[in-house]
Amino acid sequence: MRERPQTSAPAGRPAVAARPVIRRALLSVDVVLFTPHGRRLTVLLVRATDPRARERWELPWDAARTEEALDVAAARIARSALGAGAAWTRQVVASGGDQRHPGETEFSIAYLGLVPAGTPPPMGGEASWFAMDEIPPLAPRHRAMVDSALAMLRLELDQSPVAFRLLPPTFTLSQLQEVYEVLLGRKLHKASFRRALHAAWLVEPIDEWRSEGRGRPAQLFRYAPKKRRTGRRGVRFDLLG
Amino acid sequence: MRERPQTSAPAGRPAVAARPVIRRALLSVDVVLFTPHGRRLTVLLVRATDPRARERWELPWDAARTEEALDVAAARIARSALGAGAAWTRQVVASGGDQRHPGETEFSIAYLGLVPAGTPPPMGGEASWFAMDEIPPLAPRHRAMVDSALAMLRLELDQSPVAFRLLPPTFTLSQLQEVYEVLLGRKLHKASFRRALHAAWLVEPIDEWRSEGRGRPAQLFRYAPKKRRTGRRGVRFDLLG
DNA sequence: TGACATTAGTGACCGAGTGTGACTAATTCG
DNA sequence: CGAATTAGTCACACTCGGTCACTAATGTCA
Repeated sequence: MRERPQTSAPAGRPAVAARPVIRRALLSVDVVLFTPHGRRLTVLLVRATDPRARERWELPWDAARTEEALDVAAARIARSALGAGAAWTRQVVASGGDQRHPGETEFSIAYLGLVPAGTPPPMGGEASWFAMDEIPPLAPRHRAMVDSALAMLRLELDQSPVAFRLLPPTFTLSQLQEVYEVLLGRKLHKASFRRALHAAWLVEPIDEWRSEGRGRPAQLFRYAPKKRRTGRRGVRFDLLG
Repeated sequence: MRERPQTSAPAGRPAVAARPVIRRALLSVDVVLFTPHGRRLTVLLVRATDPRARERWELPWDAARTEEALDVAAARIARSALGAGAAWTRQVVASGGDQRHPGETEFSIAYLGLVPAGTPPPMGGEASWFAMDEIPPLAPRHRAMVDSALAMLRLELDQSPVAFRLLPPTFTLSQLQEVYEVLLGRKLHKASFRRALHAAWLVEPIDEWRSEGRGRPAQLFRYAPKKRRTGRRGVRFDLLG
């Protein structure tokens, strides 16, 4: 799943690469960027900048700066590692010194970022997408952040329309369903999925069709939420756990 | 709603009170403790330790210690402020220097804690419960933490059985429903509530009845989740927002 | 003491929502 | 052409959730 390092001039990741590798920061901001690759969810990792690092890969991160808000820092770090900004970010978890950080920082704040499908990592092989089940060894704190970020993403899935952030501006309903299936980790029934989607007035069809190989061409849709749904319903004890 | 400061010897809050008020910490851990008082949700505030503080009340907090995990610190701070430990804690949010902290710390990590109904604050009037709509002026970062903590609590409400942490070990179903109503901020229908609760096998009746004033005495229940509910259902687009 | 208010608890109806299978539609491949 | 494949819809059965109506057990008060 890891994308081949393109054989080109090493560019990209200016700010993160320029981070002084010796200084030991008290607080770091670390970013877990997700994007779908086919039926698999992938995470962006960058090569360890410190040559003495125990692991060869790590999450994009940098020391927190006192003059910069945390979410601004997360956006900056994502942009440095990816070249482009994330479509959506959200704070995940703060963790302390009981788990080792690749930069030996005392505390860390992890952010989650979503990147639309098809966004390549910058050239030079300094950053690559890894499927969730093929993630190389990471420092324990980074490994925990990845798991927490995925859990947070799944939590967020039925609170905000995050799935659309993982898709290009126009997409087919099969693509959308595939994203939901990847995030939920289970298959969904086509008819149910479309019925619920239609009832929520979240997407609108555009006058374009896309044919991918064999089979009937699919209509393209765009995310365009129409109404406030008044829906909120009763207490759902059945999904406690 | 604020409880009268009992006129007794000033005890309690040893660790927090002993915090050096001058030292400017980089990172603080702040705790938002909730408990229900009748039909209102209340938050624990302590008197500002620094006499030069702009606000007279603040959330219990302390500087983060590098040798102590964050959740351990939160538990310690809760115990210092309340005398007893919280029944459940959860990390809420990390915030940075764009909002003023009463201790002028650069970064803060907020924790949410639930305290069973009926737990009094320690003697001496150094700590009191305040209803959500009667919270005195707080430093902006603390004010934001309270709001985030309530939002997180409501989110958590249908993910884990947190409501039971706000009740004593045995309770009536009316009490349980009242807690849900306070947390959700709306009335629930009795029959629906009980039907859903019964179907989820979360509580079991004990052989005791309690009569509170007039009306039929209510049976007491205890939290005792029985089965794994297999229930998970389809995508709920309708509650996106 | 007996009517009434009050709170607890349950049964039943009904409409909306959900899981499911079966169907039609439009394309590619051989 | 027909088979395979993917897109899209319909209809049925069942569940779930909102609601009303009723019974039950207590305290209050005339």
